[in-house]
Amino acid sequence: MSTIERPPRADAARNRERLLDAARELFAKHGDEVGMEEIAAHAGVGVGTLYRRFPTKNALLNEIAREHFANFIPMAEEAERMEDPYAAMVWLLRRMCETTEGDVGFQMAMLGAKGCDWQGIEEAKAPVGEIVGRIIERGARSGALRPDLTADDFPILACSLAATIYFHPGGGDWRRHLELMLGGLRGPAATPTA
Amino acid sequence: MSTIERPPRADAARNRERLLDAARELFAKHGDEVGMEEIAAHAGVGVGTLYRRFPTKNALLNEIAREHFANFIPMAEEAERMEDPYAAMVWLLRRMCETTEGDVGFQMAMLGAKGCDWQGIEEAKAPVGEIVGRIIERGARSGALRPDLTADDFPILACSLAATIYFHPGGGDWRRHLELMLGGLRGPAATPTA
DNA sequence: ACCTGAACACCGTTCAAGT
DNA sequence: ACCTGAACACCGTTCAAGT
Repeated sequence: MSTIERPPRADAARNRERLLDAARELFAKHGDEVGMEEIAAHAGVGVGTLYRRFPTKNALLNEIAREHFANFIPMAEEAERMEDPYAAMVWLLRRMCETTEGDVGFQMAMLGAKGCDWQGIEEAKAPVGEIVGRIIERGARSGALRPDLTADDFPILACSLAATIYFHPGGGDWRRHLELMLGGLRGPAATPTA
Repeated sequence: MSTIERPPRADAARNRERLLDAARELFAKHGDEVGMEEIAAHAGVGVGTLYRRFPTKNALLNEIAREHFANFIPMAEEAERMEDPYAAMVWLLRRMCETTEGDVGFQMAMLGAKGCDWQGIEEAKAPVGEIVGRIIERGARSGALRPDLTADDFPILACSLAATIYFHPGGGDWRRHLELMLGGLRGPAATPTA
């Protein structure tokens, strides 16, 4: 029983795009506090239509979080191309924070905020995790990074930075947090520059 | 117009204690997910009584969070008595984490969780902040801690540890996080022992 | 097929009625 | 004074009726 994929009706496809656009914008600004009614209205459709495309508010959050994590992949790849693994971590972590800073919904995704169900998000995080794992391994071996640093440490660090961004917004506290964190990641043979 | 403080009726006082007990227990286990109805039932009173004592769910969270922060004061005092400021920070941060680990509601208070209004909690945090400020100042000067470390850094660090406890529970990830953090706090003249 | 919005469920909060 | 629980408001979700 082969299931033939039918292209969706034109208006349906358009509505889906509009809903994602509205959700992206409103989640970015207000996190998960926005109501579904509000998102639907902002997209110019009824709530029923929203629920037809996304079975739950959480599914919508997931969809958009996945997009964001995918955006991290090229950043991680660029970091991996740098010779010094310490410099690569400095650059990547800062870049991730800067990206996360303007989007409350994504901050929640990075935290894995309770109350939401981020099931299925692991697959979106995995590629970045693998790339970073290679950077860390290389740095730990060369002495550019703390010798016992592991790929498993990365989620902890990323989440903790996200926490500062989310819970201490505005004042740029995450830059200070990153600075202190980097002092702890640095290995005995890290390049003296920043 | 002097307002004479009347002692509350015996049953009222008892109800208040029961409500706080119930809230302490249920917030610890489930965070702010517990319903007000549930707390009232657990205390053996009606919801109306709960709202008579605490005008809002948030007021109840605040009350209990204040208690918790007060418990940190003697810990901070004990830390201050240690000669080595680095050892003091190691001990105090670990102690705070261990205390926080078993209480979801308090984890939220440490984070300053969004959606709740932690107004008025600053006064409860302040005494600990002052003590820690003195430890940090002493350590930064002596070289036991990072020379540029400030009292203002403490809330960032504490919040970020709380984030790990809250968002990565169970596996003891906060111990690893603390270890990495301490590597960054350590000064050039820190005692070599742990 | 898809769209809509009134209706339902859930939980924080209020208030009229009781002691 | 204080206690109670039914009633209200709000928001996520469902579903009968319409195109």
